[in-house]
Formats: sequence, structure tokens, C-alpha cells
Amino acid sequence: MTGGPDRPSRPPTMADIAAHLGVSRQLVSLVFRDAPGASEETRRRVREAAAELGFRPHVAARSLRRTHSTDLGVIFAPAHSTELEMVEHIYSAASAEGYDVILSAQTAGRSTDEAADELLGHRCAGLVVIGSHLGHAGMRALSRRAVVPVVDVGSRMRNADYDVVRSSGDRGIDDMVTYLAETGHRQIAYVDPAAMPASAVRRKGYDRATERLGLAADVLSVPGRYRRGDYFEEAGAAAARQLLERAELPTAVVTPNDHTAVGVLQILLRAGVRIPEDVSLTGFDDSPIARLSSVDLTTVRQDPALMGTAAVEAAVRRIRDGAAAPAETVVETWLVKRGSVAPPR
Amino acid sequence: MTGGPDRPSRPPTMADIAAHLGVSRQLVSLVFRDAPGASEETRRRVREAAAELGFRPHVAARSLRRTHSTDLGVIFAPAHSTELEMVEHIYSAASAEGYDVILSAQTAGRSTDEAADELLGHRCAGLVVIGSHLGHAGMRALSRRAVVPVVDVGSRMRNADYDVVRSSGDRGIDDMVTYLAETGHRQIAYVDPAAMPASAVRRKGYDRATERLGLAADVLSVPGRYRRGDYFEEAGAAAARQLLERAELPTAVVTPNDHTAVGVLQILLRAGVRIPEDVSLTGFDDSPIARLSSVDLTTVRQDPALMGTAAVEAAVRRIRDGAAAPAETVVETWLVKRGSVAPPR
DNA sequence: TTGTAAGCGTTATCAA
DNA sequence: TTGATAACGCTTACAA
Repeated sequence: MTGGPDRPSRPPTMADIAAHLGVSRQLVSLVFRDAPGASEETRRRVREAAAELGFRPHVAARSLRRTHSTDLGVIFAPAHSTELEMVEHIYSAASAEGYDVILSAQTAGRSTDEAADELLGHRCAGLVVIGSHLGHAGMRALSRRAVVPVVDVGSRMRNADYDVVRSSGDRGIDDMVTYLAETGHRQIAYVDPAAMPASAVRRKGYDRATERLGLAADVLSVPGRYRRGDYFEEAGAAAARQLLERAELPTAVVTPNDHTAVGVLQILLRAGVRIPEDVSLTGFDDSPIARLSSVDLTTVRQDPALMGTAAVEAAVRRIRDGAAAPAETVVETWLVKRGSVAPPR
Repeated sequence: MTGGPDRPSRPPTMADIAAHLGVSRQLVSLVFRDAPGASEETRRRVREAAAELGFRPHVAARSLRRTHSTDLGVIFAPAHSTELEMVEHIYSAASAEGYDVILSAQTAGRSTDEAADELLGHRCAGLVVIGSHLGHAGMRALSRRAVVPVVDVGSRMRNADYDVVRSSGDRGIDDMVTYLAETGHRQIAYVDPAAMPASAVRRKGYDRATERLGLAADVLSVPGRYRRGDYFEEAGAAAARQLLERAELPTAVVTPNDHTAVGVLQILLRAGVRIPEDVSLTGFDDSPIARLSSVDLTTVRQDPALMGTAAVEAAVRRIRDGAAAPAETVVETWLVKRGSVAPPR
């Protein structure tokens, strides 16, 4: 006699619910699949009994038996805030399309391929890779062995093997430089953290804008390894130190990343340079740090909601139409004007 | 005649590998389970054939048939960098214990309970919840319906329903205040972001240290909602603005969070206050931002590796011994001395 | 070392 | 709406 509530040794199954209610097992199955063939009253009773007995459908049994997988595999790096915002929206977009999300992290000790292998073991219907550690060749190889559609979210270019979702990074930087020029700036430096995956695309925007506007290009290229968590800030700090060695500072500094801008900001503030009175500064991403009142950074917003949704839609489109060719989705960006930009003195 | 490589309509199964090799299906199973009963030569041939045919065991089939689940469910919030570092170490700790990790995110639109329900649908052997959105009552309710052991990683106190893993936050802050006092400081302010889950624990360390050392307590308590991504920084910024209104600044400011310290830092720098010449500043967590050369923050390190490992070990211990009572694991912290602390002027 | 047989909890397909 | 029956791909006894 130990007393206390029973701890069931085995979680309840659909058969248990059916027995409890005196109905058939497949009726219970119908209800949980939202399939036609049960009255409203029956559905209610089934769900009630399930809640009471603590029943939840066994996803392994379900996914084993189902003809078509309803799982979407998502690989992400638990480091970049933008990626994580996307994960959030991928959950809701997937759910709206009738898909469940299975996450797999890529970390320093866990490669994109390992993460993908785990998801393929789950027989997902499609794979969304955010911020892949793989080069294009690696992504192509992955797409080929995956058998299911693969979507890359990041900054890769359109190709024949996998879908691509990216923001219009070149356009965003171009808009930013144009805005600074309209504000009166002529000496606009650009910090290029060369190891950043989207570096090439965004730099293109700077080159295009300066050429069109007849401004002198002034690029501070910073090498390094982008996998280190602090690479972006350090790149900005390094560029700022370079600037401080000059006889004269530019009137504006454009960066392709909010964290890089913060690196610039902190070094310049320490040196007594005021932002925006002495130098205007801009970022990219509209990450949470840009919104801080102490940073208040003018930046480019690439909507993580839009990108997450676009990734899910790309995957679903190719899952539904196996013959469809991989496509490219470019998500528009827009300027977010804050206090870090002012006319030059 | 379309040519090109075949796209298999159905992923290969163990039976396909067996047929390809002319061996039995269960031999292939043995090999993938690393179970005894196959020669080295056979194992090699099986793995080779599997790689060639692109076979991966179907995890749903496996988990359906297995007597004991080998999956560990992990709930995390894609927001705090410390949590995300833990996820990384949980993967390796789990793998060392023979467990696979299934991630489930809790976001603004997805509650801890929803995340838990998904994992329970997978029939995980245990649940690790990092930075739960639930209060203690919610965690207790979750532990009861989960049937499997639940581990909370964060700052909750020992209790009878679920395991707790936390860092010794009170001790860490106590050590920090002691260190500042040894450096010569007597006016040590403390910023308390009251909505931070670990707030109470860490504040206790400040109160204890100041009392023991005979210093005047000077607490700036900042309310707010901790779910907002920028709450920590804003709390620091708000506290710094309060400080700037005073006739005289304290010689040192202790914060229970690196991001809060950065909020303080940026407001003080803007006001022309030099760190550490005018004011010493400390954080907590040793997050990547503390290591930036432009921040260079003296802080308290709580090892995410240790905490992740401790969480896995707590779960595994209770999975293996169903009668074991939930325990508390307090992970030690230590000071990381950097450039943001100097003797007072 | 290999083969035989059963079954995990669902979904799917029938005919009633 | 129900019942019977077969599968999904794998693991687990147990016998050979």
C-alpha cells in the first residue's frame, strides 16, 4: 500500500482512449487527424477523454505509417539572433501549411552535414538550412543525397540544386549610401568583414552606389574567421582603429552588420568621437542591439518573418510539385532611420 | 529515356541493404545498433553498402520498436546566448550517454507547454527545460503530466518535482564585490534588473557581501518585462541614467548580467565617464560581448559546458533510477578579470 | 554468426 | 460511423 496517484508504466494509446469511450480505435485516429467521418459531439468527447488520460499521439508511430511526411527539418546555428528570429516564424509558417518543425543545431562541434543526417533519419519532407556552414559545393552535395527539397536561407545565389532565400543585401546597402548622400555626406567609408557569408552581396551595393553617385570608394576590409562568436564586433573594432590612425575621419561609416557597427561605435566613443555629431554610422539587420537607446542605430531591416515564411513556402512548393525547379526568393529590405545619422558638420 | 541518375522514390531500408549484400535484415540491424553478433568484416561491408545506397536508419521506426527511448527532449528559448551555448554542450553530453537530442523552441508565439507537448509526443526519456517561461507552479504541473523526469536549468530552487541545475549566482556576485573591495572600492552600486529570472539569487550575493564587508548597500532596482529581447541592456541604461543624475558617482557598479553592464557602459561612455578610470564596472555570464576588446568586461563565468553536462546527467540519473528523488546541482562560478576594473581614484 | 517470427502505435483501405 | 486487416521499418527474443 504505497498510496498516492498511479504512475502509469506505459503512456496511453489510441486504443486506450477508444476502450475508455467504448468506440473504435480508428474513430479516435480520425479525430486526431482532423479527418472527416466523426460528428462534432464525438470529436469533443474523444478530445476530452484524451486530455483526461493524458494521451498524445505517438509521433514515431504516426510518421512511420503516414504515406507522406509532414515534418520540415530546420538546421540553424544557435548564435545569430536573426537566424533565431527566423526559427520563430518558421514554426508558425510551417504550422499554417500543415507541417511540423524538427530542429537540428549546427555548432562548433556539430557540422551542417551531421545536423542534416539526423533530420534525414527522421524522413522529413524537406530541409531548410539557415546560415549553412557549407560552401556551395557542400550544399549541392547535401541537396543531392537528401532526396527531399533543400532550401538555403542566407546569401547564396540562385542555382539548380537547391532553393535560395536571401534578402536584397546589395539593394539595402545601396539605399543606405544613397540616403547618406542625400543627407549631405561625401566621404562615406565602408567596413567589409570579408569572412561574413553575405559580404560579397552587400559590398556590391556599396560599390554600385558610390559609382553611381560619383563618390570615392573607401573600403576597410577586415579578414578573420566568422565562426567565432565575436567576429563581427571585432571586425568593426579593428576597422575603427584603422580609421583613428588617419589624419581625418570620414563623415559617415557604413557597415553590413549591426554588430560590426557596434564594434565601430564603441571604439570611436572611447576615442572621444561623437556619434552622430562627428561621424554618422549605419548597420544592417535591425537586430535587437540596434534598437537599444544607447546605440540607436540607423540600419537596414531584413524581415526575419518574411524570410522564414519564404523558406517554408519554397520548401512546401517543391514538396508538392516534385518537378518544380529550385528558385530564388529575394526579400526586400528597408531603411530604419534612427539617431546614428546626422548631416556632416 | 530521360537519362540522368535515378531519384529513388523511396529511401532505402535495412531490407534493401540486406538484399544488396545477400545477408539477413537483422544482421544489418545489429551493425547499426553496434550490438554484438557480427564480424568486423561484415560490419565494414554493411556500412559500406549503406553509404553507397544512401541508407540511414529510420528514427521513427526505431523509436517505435525500441523498449526504452534514447531521446532527450530539450526546450530552449532562442534568445539568450548562454542558453544557446548550453544547447551545444547538451548535444555532446547526451551523445556520450547514448542519448539523442530533440530540440523544441519556446518563443513569443510558442509556450513552454506547447514545446513540451511536442517532445512528449516523441516519447522522450526525459525533458530538459532551459530558461523556462513557466513559474514554479507551471513547472510542477509539467513535471507531473510529463511522466518522464524533468530538469530545469536556470535559477530555480531545489524542489520535490523536478531536478534543478543552476550556477551559484549568489556566490559569484559575493566574490565580485569582495574583489572590488580588495581593489579599494567602498562605494559599490548594484543594478538589479528585477524581472531577470535569477535576480533574487544574485542580489542575495550583493546583500551578503556588503553586509559582511561593512559597506553601504546601494541598489538600483529596474523593473520591466524580461521577455523583451533588449530588456537587460535597457535596464542597465536606465540605471546608468539614474546614476548620472546624482551629485557623485559610485566608484564601482556591479551588475548581474553582461548585457546590463553593456547598457551601463554605453550610457556612461556617452556622458564622458571613463571606464575603468572613473568607474569600475562588472558583469555576469562571460558572454561573448564581455570579451570584445571594446567592452573588455570583468565578469563572472558560469560554465555553459558544465551546466549543459549537469542537466544531461541529472536527467540520465533519474531515467536510469526511476525511484531517485529530484536533486539540485549548483555549478560553481569564477571571476574573469578584465580591463573594466581598476582601483578607485 | 544467421534466420524466424512477432510486434511497437499508428494510418490507410475496405466493406459493412 | 464502425470493424477487420494490412502495412510502415525497425528491434527483440529465441532457435538454428
